[in-house]
Amino acid sequence: MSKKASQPRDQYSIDDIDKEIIRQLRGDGRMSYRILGQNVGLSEAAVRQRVNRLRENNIFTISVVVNQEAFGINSSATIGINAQGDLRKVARKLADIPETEYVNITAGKFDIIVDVLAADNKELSRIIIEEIKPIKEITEISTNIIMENYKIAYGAGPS
Amino acid sequence: MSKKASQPRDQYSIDDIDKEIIRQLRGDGRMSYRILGQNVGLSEAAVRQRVNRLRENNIFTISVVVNQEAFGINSSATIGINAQGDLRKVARKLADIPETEYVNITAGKFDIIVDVLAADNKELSRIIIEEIKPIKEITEISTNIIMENYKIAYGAGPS
DNA sequence: ACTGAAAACCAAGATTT
DNA sequence: AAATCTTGGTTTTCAGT
Repeated sequence: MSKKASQPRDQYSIDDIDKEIIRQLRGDGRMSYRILGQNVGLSEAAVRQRVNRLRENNIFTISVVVNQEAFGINSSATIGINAQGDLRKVARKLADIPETEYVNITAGKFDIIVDVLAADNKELSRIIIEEIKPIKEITEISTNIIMENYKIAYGAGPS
Repeated sequence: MSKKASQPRDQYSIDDIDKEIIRQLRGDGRMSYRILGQNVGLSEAAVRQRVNRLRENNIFTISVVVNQEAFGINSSATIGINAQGDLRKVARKLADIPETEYVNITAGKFDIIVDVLAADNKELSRIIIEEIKPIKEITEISTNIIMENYKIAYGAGPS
């Protein structure tokens, strides 16, 4: 028993077949392993093994992606924020607001950028006025209402 | 036999069970109908029907969500853009760049906001300099490098 | 709820690097 | 030798009645 090098946990190598699997599963995350196998040119068992490996190693998850309009979300915004004090604390507060979708600490014109999803303009307005503005560390808010979406890729990577 | 309103195509009503289904499927989009039924308190057949209905009516899709870091994405940015001329044309050009993730036409300080995912700063820089800046309608670019992500909900709605 | 059909799972064995 | 793929048989899930 040779001493095994601990398997490369932090840099998992993804080959072309894995990429093709991801591409397939993007269209239908519940596609059967048999069909998936056909589509990528492997046996059913082989793709299952790969998918399991990829999921276990956290390369991807299979999840629901909600169609916001159908869900009654008709008013969204990307909001740039500047703040003083502990940015992480502010980011956490923003993340705790249920209607925030995407919260990042950034370097650039803004300290934090937040995406907010709301049912309508009234609700969006409420969230900004009642939830965001009162966070006292915030010094500046720049709201950009989303008018038309041209692309959304959900982390599927360059396609 | 009351005259059934033809099914509300544009305002599909989603009840609490549907929401619970979405919550469950968020964690594991391939969860079996049996387990899903148990978890939401419905028979296997009933949840299957619901899931099918929801998918057919485009309330949600089940898809792969890639863990960007594991995928070698270590440099991302949210970029605010101002432009003259046809914004839609510009948005389309931006959407055509493989590394853009999220492209919206907005009203506010910026005309268009784009999220870009790149392997590293060098690639990010290349995309901005070689792909985005050359779009001639663009008059201003404000790049915000994403330093830390605090929340990402993938359209799963208020949670 | 029942049932035939499909899909998922498992354990070795074969193959490739 | 290790990792990945295939095959064949079994169990579970699916979808329609």
